[in-house]
Amino acid sequence: MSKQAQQKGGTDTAIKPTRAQDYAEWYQQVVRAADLAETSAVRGCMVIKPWGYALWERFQAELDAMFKATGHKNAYFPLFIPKSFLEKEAEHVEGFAKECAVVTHHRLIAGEGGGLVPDPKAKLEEPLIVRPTSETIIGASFAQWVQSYRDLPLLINQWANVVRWEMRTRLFLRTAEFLWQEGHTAHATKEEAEEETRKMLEVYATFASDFMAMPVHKGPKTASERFPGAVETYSIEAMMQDRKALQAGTSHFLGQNFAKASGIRFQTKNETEELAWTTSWGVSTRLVGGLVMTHADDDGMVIPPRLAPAHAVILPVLRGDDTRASVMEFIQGLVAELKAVRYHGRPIEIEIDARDIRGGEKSWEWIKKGVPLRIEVGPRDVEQGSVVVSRRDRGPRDKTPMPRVELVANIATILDDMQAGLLTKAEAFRKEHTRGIDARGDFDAFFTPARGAGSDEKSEIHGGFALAHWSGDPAIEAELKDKLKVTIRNIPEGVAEADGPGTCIFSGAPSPRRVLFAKAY
RNA sequence: CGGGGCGUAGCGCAGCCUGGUAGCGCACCUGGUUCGGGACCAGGGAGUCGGAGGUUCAAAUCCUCUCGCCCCGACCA
Repeated sequence: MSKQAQQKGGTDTAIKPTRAQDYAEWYQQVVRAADLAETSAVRGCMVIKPWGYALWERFQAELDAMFKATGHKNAYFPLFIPKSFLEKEAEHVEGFAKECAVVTHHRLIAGEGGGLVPDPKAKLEEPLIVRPTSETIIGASFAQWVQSYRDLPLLINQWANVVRWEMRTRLFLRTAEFLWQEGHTAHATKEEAEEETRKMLEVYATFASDFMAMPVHKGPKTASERFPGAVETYSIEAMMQDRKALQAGTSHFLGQNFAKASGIRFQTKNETEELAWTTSWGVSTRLVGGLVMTHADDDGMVIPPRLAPAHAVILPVLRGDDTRASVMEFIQGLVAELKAVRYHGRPIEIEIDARDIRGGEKSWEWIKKGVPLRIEVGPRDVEQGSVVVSRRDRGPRDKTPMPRVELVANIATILDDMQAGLLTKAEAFRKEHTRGIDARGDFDAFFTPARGAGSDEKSEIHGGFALAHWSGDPAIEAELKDKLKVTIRNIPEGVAEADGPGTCIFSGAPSPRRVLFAKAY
């Protein structure tokens, strides 16, 4: 669209292409326009920029508080895992072996061409694996820490980076290196470990809905989608705006598999020796990608207030030196008043953008970054004791003048209204694109893009979540994955439409309940 | 690893077929006019054209090799 159209109509979008035109490209552009992250010189790895990292720090702060509140302590374990450790759990090896970065040398020497080459004399006796996940290295510590039933439960969390050598990467959604937290716990009984697994799944679901304003379906995965080495894997699954599913977090009940592999044994009250029961659970920087794909629009990022690094940005309208001082003074006072307000226990965070660039440009920058509120303050406002407030959940031209005292009094309410509105909108979207499906033909049609005149592969957004009966046969899963690229995301709990027995739409066999089908990231 | 495509200024690209030694838009810098809104005018800085070798009087352009990246597939938080 031309610049004229931008100026006159205001119908142009800040992000091109739009979601409808090319969803995948739209996503990349939003991440970039919002200044969240960029690709790096290292294949598959991203640079998280200050605004994106500040957002991740908000995720960390809230999650960390929830982990602490449920009794967990933070610790840190090595980046490197001896190869032999990874080999201890058979399924685990198989699951991760093909995507591991391996360290084989500890020194470089000058090569023939003038560059550096690994020194053959400095070859490691045992290669080290850059952790793709830490069950085995943490298990080694747990084995030493646990002697008696009195040492249990052991409730540990680690904030770390991990590396999985992915073939294809996308900023935040799948990068070769990513940041995450991994909880690892050991318990004296199976029941207690299962309870822990469920508890943390619940923590994730609560975080997703209360902070990210992202509704999720929680429940166990099918056997074929389990974490390598786990007895049971639970996930939370969210619907993105292209109607595909994003696995946003997982919680695993590991049984005694890893305890056996790592030798985590304890003496019981009855003086017998037993293997501990362990769990692990994690969420990653992928959540940031999920946030983008849940709330961002064609003008850029939209950050839910409870996760916003800044709740509002103040945009001074500065025209000439005569008013500058009074405007800035007014702003200082306003900021002090706003910072004294608490929003969900946290002081209101304000950015002041007094850069000497055009106001419109500045305003658009913050729209693209997704800051919840934009507050304009100019000479007129100083005279009248007012401000002009724009909400990110409304149009870019939306402006509401209000008395300064009213903003200070109501800002927390406004933010809560936005937070609630984002969740409501996301829930409505998910509901709109979720179907109970009772026939194979309908199922295939639901997940097959409409072909015909004007059909464009790139913009093809179709399907959604299907709740359908399934016999439990893994062969059906494999076929659907192969033919339609559809997988069972999980067996959703707390979804009324999914409860109750029926007939498998693929085989006609009896089915205890419906499961959640979708295409996924 | 298979199938496509691409590496030219910070970003996005043209030039390559028909060799003659580099151009456009945005961004950036300066001055001015504007500005409660993604401005306009004028001027300016910035590239040994991914790397190596070859052909030639002359290579971004032709040839050979090489490195890297992107998209589609298998794999995946």
